[in-house]
Order: sequence, then structure tokens, then C-alpha cells
Amino acid sequence: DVKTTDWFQEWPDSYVKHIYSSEDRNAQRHLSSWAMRNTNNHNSRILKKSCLGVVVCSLDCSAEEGRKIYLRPAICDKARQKQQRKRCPNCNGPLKLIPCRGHGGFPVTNFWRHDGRFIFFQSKGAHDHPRPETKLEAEARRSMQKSHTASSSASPKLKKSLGTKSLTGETQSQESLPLTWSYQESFQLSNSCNGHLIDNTPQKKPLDNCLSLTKNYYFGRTSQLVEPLVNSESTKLYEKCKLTSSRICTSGELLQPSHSGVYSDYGDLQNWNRNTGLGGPPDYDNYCPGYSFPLTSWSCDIPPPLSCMEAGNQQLSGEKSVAKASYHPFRPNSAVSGGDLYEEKLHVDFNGYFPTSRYHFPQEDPFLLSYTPHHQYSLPTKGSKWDLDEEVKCMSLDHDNSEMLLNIYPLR
DNA sequence: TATTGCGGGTATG
DNA sequence: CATACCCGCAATA
Repeated sequence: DVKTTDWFQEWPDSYVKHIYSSEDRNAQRHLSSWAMRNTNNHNSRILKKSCLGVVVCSLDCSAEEGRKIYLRPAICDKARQKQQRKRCPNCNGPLKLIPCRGHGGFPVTNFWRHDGRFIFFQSKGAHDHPRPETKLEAEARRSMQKSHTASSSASPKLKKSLGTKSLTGETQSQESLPLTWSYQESFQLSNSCNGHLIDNTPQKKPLDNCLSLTKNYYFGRTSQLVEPLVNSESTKLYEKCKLTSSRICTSGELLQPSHSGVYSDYGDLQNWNRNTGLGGPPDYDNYCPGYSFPLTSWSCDIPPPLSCMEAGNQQLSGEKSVAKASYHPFRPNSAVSGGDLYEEKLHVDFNGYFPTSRYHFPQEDPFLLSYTPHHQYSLPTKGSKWDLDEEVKCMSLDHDNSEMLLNIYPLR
């Protein structure tokens, strides 16, 4: 009875549920821009992942224009320990891992379940820390550091004049180093709910000395518009986006209770209450967890002036120019969700700043134009159940997207 | 070298 | 029994 699937949510937060198409490459890979590590729940049907938080500068330094350092914790334990021995790319101070305690004091957990044509997702807990770099940004930063190290070692004089050697061997200089940490820009507005930081600093560094990286990216546009009150296009996008984006569900349990009865490392409503000490799940029906404007049935992953990936992804019905306007030059962008693999050229500023990229617009994606569900699904559907009442209640589509979805899913 | 998923195992309440 | 988390392995990127 699934009426429609959601566009992939890059930053799922709070207690949300999504249904993705099994064709969705991001969903297939259980991706998130939060740094999520696998957690053993002793249930092979349901994949559980928990949030690692964010790595910050322990000196709380600020880069230019007040930006903060929010590095992506390495997923691998060993790599993470190594990472924490490294130094802040901005001030060379020690780094510190801020653990996620958004789910009753424990890390936010994400659950993934494959069932036939769909991939069911559920998030539990609201991240109580800033967003880390995306995977893409972290990779770009690593590449740049590597390149920079290589180029520095090739020219010792330059190295000596510009760099300060970090403990980990990277040559660093505030003048010359690429600083590609994640910016908690305007989309982290909340101090009251999730503790997100405020940083509306516009970014406007010229891009030169670009390094082109060719890589396959799956995430859609994560564009963050930096001039929220000025950019009317983004507001339009948001208005559109909020009608079509994720659903917030306030009760019920998405995940099928354990069949085995031995392990079920996922909560239910009862546990939810118990863990959070709340009378029930947070009331996101009327207010967005992070932002102080009313909600109806839609989620507000996207604050009004911003268009994150979801917004871009809604541009499938012919608003190319708007989609372009929503593209944030400093966020790596890529595939439309639902989507397919996009090969992008990631342009990285060696003089010091932000990665950007070129991308194909959704309209150009042959995948979207020729969708035909034909895969065989191997995972059992027996006994699998989704909280469809809630799903239906929460769903809403605008006209354009309804049309689009009809095109994509003509049989439903 | 890091990511991802799996699963055995332990600890705690 | 539910939950969290540690660890190592294997496949993959």
C-alpha cells in the first residue's frame, strides 16, 4: 500500500520515517551525511546504524568569518582514533569528538530495512550536535591535504616558508591550506531544540587553483543558500520543498518486531518513551524540531530560506532555472536522489576553501526518464510491516510532483 | 587506507 | 530480555 516513495534524505533528523525506492542508490547504500557507523543489532533483516557525532576543534577556534570546524568523524574505529590525534586544520589545536547523545543520551540511530520494492528507513533521536562535513567534503579535504602534502614535499622551500608541520605529517598553513570543513551555515538555526549552531556567514571565496576530482557521487544537491532573506528563489524552493519532503510521524513503530525474539536492537514506542523520559515522541506535528515555524504534515529538514538536497530533487518537473539558482557553490552537489550515480567533477580550491562541483540536472538523468521497476527482490516480505497509517497521514504531494511520480510509477 | 555490513561476543539494567 | 557497544572479518571503494 505504499503510495509513493520519498526522495532520499541526506540529513535525516529527529524521529522520522521514510520509504525509499529500492532503486535509490543512496538508500541501497544506507547512506547519510551524518557520520553513522554500523551497530550490531543481531537482526540481519534490519540494519542499525548509530551516529558518531562530530569532530570539532577543542580550542573552539574560528576560521574566517567566524566559521567553525566540523570535521566528519571517521567511521572505522581505528581511523577515528587516528583522526583524533590529528590537529585542527585551522589552528592546529587538538581535535575533539563530540559524541551524539540525541536519543535519550545515546547516539541517534538509523534503521534500514529492505522489503520488496522499497527500503524503509527510520531515524530515532534528534542530533544534538552540528552537522559534520559530508562524506564528499571529507573526501575532498583529504584529497586536498594529500595533494598539498605532495606538492609541498616537492618544493621544500615553499613548505618551509608557508607550512607548519602537524603531528600527523601534513604540512599546514593557515594561508595556504585548504580548509574544507563543513560550515554550519544557515540551515542550523536551532539552539533551542537540537543545539545546532548558528552561522549564517556567507561564503564568497573565489575559486582558483582548482583541482578537479572525478568521482562518483550519489548524494543530491545539498545546497545551502547563503543569503536566505535575499534569495527569493530559494524561498520558493522551500515552499515547494516543504510540500513534498519527508514525513514526520509521531507514533507507531515502523520496524517489524523481531521475528526471532532473540534480538531486536531497535526500539519501539515504549522504549522510546522510556529512553527519552518524554511522555511520547516529540511533538513534531506542529513545530519543526529545529525551527520555529509551524509545520503541518511535512518535515522541515529544510529551513525556509534553504534548499538542501531535497529541494533540488524536487525540481524534476521543469524548473531548471530554479534548480540552478538553488545550487550552492560551496556545497558538493550531485545526484538527484532517487537517483542514480552521477559522475561529477569536484572542483576544489587549493587556495583554501570550498569544494564545489558540476552536476547534471535531474532532467538530464536518463535513469529518471526511463524508470522501470524490474528488479527481483530477495528479502522476505513475510511479516514485514510498515506503519502505513502514519505514512498515509503524513504524505502530501504537490501537483508537479504528483505528475512526476505518476510518470515514474505508472503502475501505482 | 577507509568504508560498509555482518555477526560473535560482552556488559548493563 | 532489550539495548549498547566492542571486536574482527571480508568485501569493496
